[in-house]
Amino acid sequence: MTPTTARRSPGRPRAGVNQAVYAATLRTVHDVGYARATVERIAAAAGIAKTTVYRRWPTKGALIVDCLLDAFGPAPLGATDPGTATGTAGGNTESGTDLGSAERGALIESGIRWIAGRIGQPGVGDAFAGVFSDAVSDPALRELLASRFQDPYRQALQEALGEPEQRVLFLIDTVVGTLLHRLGMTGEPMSDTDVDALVAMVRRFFAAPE
Amino acid sequence: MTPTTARRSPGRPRAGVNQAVYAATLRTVHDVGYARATVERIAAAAGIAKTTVYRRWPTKGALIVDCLLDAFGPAPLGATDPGTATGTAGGNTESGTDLGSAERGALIESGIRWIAGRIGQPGVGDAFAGVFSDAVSDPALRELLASRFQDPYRQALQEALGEPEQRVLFLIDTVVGTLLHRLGMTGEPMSDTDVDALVAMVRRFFAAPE
DNA sequence: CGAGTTTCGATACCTAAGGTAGCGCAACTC
DNA sequence: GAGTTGCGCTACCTTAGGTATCGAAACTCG
Repeated sequence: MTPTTARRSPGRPRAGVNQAVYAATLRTVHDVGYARATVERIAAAAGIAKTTVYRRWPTKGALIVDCLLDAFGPAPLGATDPGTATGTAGGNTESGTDLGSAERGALIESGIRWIAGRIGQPGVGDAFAGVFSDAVSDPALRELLASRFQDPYRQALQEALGEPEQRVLFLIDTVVGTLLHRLGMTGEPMSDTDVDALVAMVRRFFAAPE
Repeated sequence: MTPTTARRSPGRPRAGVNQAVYAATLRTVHDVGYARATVERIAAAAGIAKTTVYRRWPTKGALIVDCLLDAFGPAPLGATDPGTATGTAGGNTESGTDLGSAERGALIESGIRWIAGRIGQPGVGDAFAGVFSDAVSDPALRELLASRFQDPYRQALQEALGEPEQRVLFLIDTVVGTLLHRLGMTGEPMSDTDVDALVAMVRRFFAAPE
């Protein structure tokens, strides 16, 4: 991230507090819930001023999206890096290697368990459900969430599975929707037993032997 | 609803505007989105004062929940009426008739198509996603939504399918979560093709021949 | 008809939260 | 040292949920 070759521009450099802000965001969301995790509280938890937050992120939603990107990191598929995806540049649906049923199933299973694990981390699930909720009635945030958060993973999945976009989107709806609905209705992440059931159901549908 | 036998209590009777308020709520949500569908706007659309709304519903969330109950109505299973459920009185898991695999599948399929159809109605899906979103960081609203909205349908499903509570809750997470995630991410209800896929996936898991 | 009761509409108000503007100061490059 | 950029701070605007109050309307009962 630190530009080694480019010369630094004049003026006071930005304090390296992004990671502190992300950590403060998750901590605050975990402590007081998404709605009460105001930008002012998050800034206070990070030890900076509220205006500094708004100098770096245009809206609260953008902050949460970046925080989630940082918390999730790249998908464990070895394909695309979510941080550097170009967005609408998709085109290479041909993934070279055709996977067998068992391999596809294993890939899907590891992906589900990966997402379930992240959502179960303190603050992450709440933040995820929170932005998603806000996005429902905020088209700009919805666009941001779809392009910056969902698309990279969707693209990586498409390439890894060799499935068309529509089908991968349905897969994401199924897995993420189920996990978020459970979290939203109960306030608790899904139990291991039910994650097992989700894995079984999705595997049977997306990686059936025939 | 109109008390025919009981004597009317003294004082000015309440104006029969509940249905008008529900209609105004869905219309307003559909027109301007959930977040901008303020109580003031809804009241104006219904032709009444904001204070009158708050005299009947303690919070905006309670209004939306009642509006959704009115829009969904009883489940098409012929079991429990969602309006008169007692809540934590459950106990009779024995449903008398044991359904075969095909019957269970048909029941699940009709249920999924029923929910998908309701969520597709203008305003209903947005209102549903909206309260759900608010409920994520509002425990009181979450409790209200779970007890008054989800529980009756859950109970009816338990009795109709003869399945344990945990499994029915997982079924609901799957179906409702998927539909809401699609609506939230795209702003549009799920296409018929994808609803077909959802039906196939859930049927295969919950009503497999063996 | 009149007394008591309850609801309605209207206005004003409180609070929380997202977001912006401007100021003085700090930190850096040239 | 001059210019430039970031920071903290304070003050402020707007929207929205929700409450308090008051006079007028609509009803029951005697």
